Amino acid sequence: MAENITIKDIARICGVGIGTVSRAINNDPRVSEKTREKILRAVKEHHYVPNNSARNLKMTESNTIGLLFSGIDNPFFQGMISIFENACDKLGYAFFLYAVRENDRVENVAMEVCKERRLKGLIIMGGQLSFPNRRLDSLGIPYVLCTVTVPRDGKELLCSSVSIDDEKESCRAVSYLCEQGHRRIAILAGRTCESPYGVGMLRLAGYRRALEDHGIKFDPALVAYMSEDLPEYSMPNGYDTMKRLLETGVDFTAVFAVSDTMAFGACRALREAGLRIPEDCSIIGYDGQYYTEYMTPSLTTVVQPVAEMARKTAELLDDAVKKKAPPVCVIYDAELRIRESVRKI
Amino acid sequence: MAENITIKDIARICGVGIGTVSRAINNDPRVSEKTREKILRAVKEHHYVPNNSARNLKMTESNTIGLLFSGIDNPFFQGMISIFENACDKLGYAFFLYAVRENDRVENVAMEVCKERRLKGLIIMGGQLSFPNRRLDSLGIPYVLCTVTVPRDGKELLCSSVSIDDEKESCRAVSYLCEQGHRRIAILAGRTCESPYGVGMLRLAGYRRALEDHGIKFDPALVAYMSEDLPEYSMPNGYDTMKRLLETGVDFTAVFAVSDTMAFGACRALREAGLRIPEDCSIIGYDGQYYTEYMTPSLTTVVQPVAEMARKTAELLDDAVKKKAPPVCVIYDAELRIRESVRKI
DNA sequence: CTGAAAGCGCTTACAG
DNA sequence: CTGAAAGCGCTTACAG
Repeated sequence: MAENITIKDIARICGVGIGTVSRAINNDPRVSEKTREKILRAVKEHHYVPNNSARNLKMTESNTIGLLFSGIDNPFFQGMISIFENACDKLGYAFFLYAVRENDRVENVAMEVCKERRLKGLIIMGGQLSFPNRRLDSLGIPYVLCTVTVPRDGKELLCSSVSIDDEKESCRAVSYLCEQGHRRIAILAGRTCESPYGVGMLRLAGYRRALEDHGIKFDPALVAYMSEDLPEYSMPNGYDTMKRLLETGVDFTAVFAVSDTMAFGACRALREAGLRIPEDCSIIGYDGQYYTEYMTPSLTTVVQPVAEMARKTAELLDDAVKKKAPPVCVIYDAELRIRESVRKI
Repeated sequence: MAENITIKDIARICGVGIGTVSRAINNDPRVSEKTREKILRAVKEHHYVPNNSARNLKMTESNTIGLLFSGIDNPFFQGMISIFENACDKLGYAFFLYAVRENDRVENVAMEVCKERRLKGLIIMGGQLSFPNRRLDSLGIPYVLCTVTVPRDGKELLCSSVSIDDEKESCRAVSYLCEQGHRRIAILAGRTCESPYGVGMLRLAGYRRALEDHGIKFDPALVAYMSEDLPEYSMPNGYDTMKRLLETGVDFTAVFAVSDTMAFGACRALREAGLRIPEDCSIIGYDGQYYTEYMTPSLTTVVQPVAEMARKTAELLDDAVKKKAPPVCVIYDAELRIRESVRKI
């Protein structure tokens, strides 16, 4: 193996100064064609790879945008990443992806990455964040949250975000169930310990509002909270939660699951109990994940416009970086995609 | 926002030298308790975050292991990442995760990351690699492939790898189908253009071997290759491929899909054609992804021992780093998990 | 167009 | 236990 070869070696080999090598590599126009060629040939021949640490250390600006995302195994984020990447590309930024590990806090990682790569802006997806968040604000660069809504503190907007209105969309989904004639509607809800701003609680609130709107009395016996022992919003948790509800013996004709993964697990539990979907029990999911279309029956679900959300996020960040635009909170409409898992009764 | 505060600032604030600050931060025992405390307090108070670029540049050793993985949206990799992380932790390494983007080549990213973080070793998952691979070898640090088998070049082993024997396991799965009385077995195979060492081809080879073993004549009409226009090994592709096969009108009583995702999509196509699973058509998947258990019927599939594979990968790399152990090629047995999607005829 | 030099923010021998 | 100094590999004014 070749020893670590540096810019100095290339300079020596070519008989030029290191500054010239640096310029040639970085496509600086102030290098003669001949010199550039000679240098690039040497670079290739000796497999020279620039040291990014040295580069980042010296560079004052990097024009890169970072995407910090928590939950590498959350299928909901799938596909969004490449959209961010393309969007940043089009806006002329380099793109740096960073997966926040379970034991790390978003804020800490943000600070580190920020210094290390001299980021221009940050996109944050997922993760537990509290607001107002001084640590994030002290970053000194614009950031926008995607998929997370920031609670408003009085009237002042704390930072940019793009999301959907979880309460409203849940309400719409459950209203649809009501309109199909369902009166006994169960919900597979978030953990009881979840923050009131967490999506689980917001979706539960939407459920309650829909019932109220349709003159149906809220029945606590129809609320099944996710298990604390299983991963949140996971299939096993959906299965377990549905099973527990079934065991209580309450009767219901429809189920609203707060995520597609939960719905998926719940379907299994329903069938194991001998119930057909949608003949004996209707079910509705949330998120609009790609696989819901291929389920049998295909799942009626609240589809989040993830592509648009990702694009908008990049755009907002760009505005903040280039024009120092003030924070905005963009809320998209979701779409209730009606498929086969709900029947009229 | 506080301006970029450096180790120098902390040193000035505390009235000590920068070397002392560096030692205090890095838990060097050669710092008095009093000084350390003073420094750490200042660090906290001023939100000092070390610049990793500078750190990496100066450090001669880092004791970190990198995981390069391609296909961030491949659900098969889900869950493996945290196992790698824990394994590295236990072995005393820091862990650096790097998602290779679609347009990047694994080798290039490897070289960059290697220099940047002074890696001790590298784990590579997924991605298109060719062998022998000079670029990877010129890295100068040990690396091990996980989930990818390296073709042997004569008798010399080119690098360490841990994987399963795709041909053998496919053969086993299809043999099981034969033993259940199936004679007309279709396969949803990889793309025709795939490399002969790609998993798609290996699994097809296993299928053919099983048929032969059971005295069943290979019928090309029963082979449906994945579409080139849809993402490889995806649900839509499984759906489309199954649908195309159905349209040809060939008859079959069972389907072997080369991945669980393909099987998932195929199930949908089968049902749309009015076929019940497994009454009218049996189906078997490959990989053992988490959701197969919650499908209805639950999917019989070839389960890869991903947790063990990840652990072993870390162990092999550790051996290579610490003891300069020569490359080994570990091949695990997969398990044919028999569930509900296959019936005896 | 090119080179010599300063310096990015750290770590690490080397003295004391 | 602590400080002053060298230097990691680059980029970037500054001269020429």
